[in-house]
Amino acid sequence: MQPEKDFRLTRQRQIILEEMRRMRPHPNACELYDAVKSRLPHISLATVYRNLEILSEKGFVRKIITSGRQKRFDINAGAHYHAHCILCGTIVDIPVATEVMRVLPEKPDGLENFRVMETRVEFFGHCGACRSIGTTAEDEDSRRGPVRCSPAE
Amino acid sequence: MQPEKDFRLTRQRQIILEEMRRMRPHPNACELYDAVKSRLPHISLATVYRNLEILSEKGFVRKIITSGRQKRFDINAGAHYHAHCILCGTIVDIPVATEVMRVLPEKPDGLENFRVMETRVEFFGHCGACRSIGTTAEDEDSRRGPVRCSPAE
DNA sequence: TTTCCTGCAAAAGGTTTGCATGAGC
DNA sequence: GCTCATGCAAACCTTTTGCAGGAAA
Repeated sequence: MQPEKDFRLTRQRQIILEEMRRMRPHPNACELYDAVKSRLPHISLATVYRNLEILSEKGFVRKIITSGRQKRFDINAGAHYHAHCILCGTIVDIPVATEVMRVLPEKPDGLENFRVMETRVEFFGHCGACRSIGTTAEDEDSRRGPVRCSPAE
Repeated sequence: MQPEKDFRLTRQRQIILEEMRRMRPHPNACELYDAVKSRLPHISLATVYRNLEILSEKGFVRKIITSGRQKRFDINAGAHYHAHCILCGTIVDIPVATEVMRVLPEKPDGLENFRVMETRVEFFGHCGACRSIGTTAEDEDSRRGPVRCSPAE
């Protein structure tokens, strides 16, 4: 590991964190970029990416694991799991059930030397909205596929 | 969902599945491409990608969720979880502890209408090799960062 | 005043797609 | 024979990087 640089709380970083708290959860870099841009019109996407990386090293945010092409990020608000709708892409937070917490092994079977730093539980399935609408759902606001940055004007 | 086309077991698909069983687990598309190419020298990377997508729809393989940039794939061999080493990128399979299985909720708290189709547990931490070597490990064979396809000759 | 950060633009790199040809069934 | 799958090459899109100027501390 590197000799650890010091961390400056720039205006860009403050606003990135503020917007992450304000907007709907689990934005990807572009959604966040659009939100931040409304307050800092000259910020660049590269800055957003760089800062998400750094903020996640520092523990302010975390990267959500996904099988898709875009990364999504989470403001760190204590332990919780995720439920992914495989039809519309929505991700929902789940509070950690204490019983699960107690049972999940500290040392996974057969990996004596592995030091667990984080355990994640991810549910995959069909969310309520998709189930009620069927498979051709179009409830725009609740579903999300890949998201692009809005075009420069 | 589409009207469901019929699925042909082409030589390419057979060999992709055979190689996935043979090689070390969780290859990404390039590693798999290289393995398959030794038996089908003219196969294209696009075919590998297309087939991984289709084979995962059909349930023969599954996509591993990751926070990295590359997708990794798993031949479907019953329920198991993964331990990810955040230092070297190695992914190891963990057998499912029955106690965990029993406790993980069928319906996650607060999501009454969600139908769970799959539950994944992912451990993140430091693997034995990295812990014993320290943070500047170089045990080539056991660690993997991003992997590139071998250059065309 | 030193170091870290930003914006811009360009590159990188993984994945997807269009199209003409070829292989399953 | 009718589809579906393949190979090739080019496009796509997200993420990363180099660099010169600017802001924290």
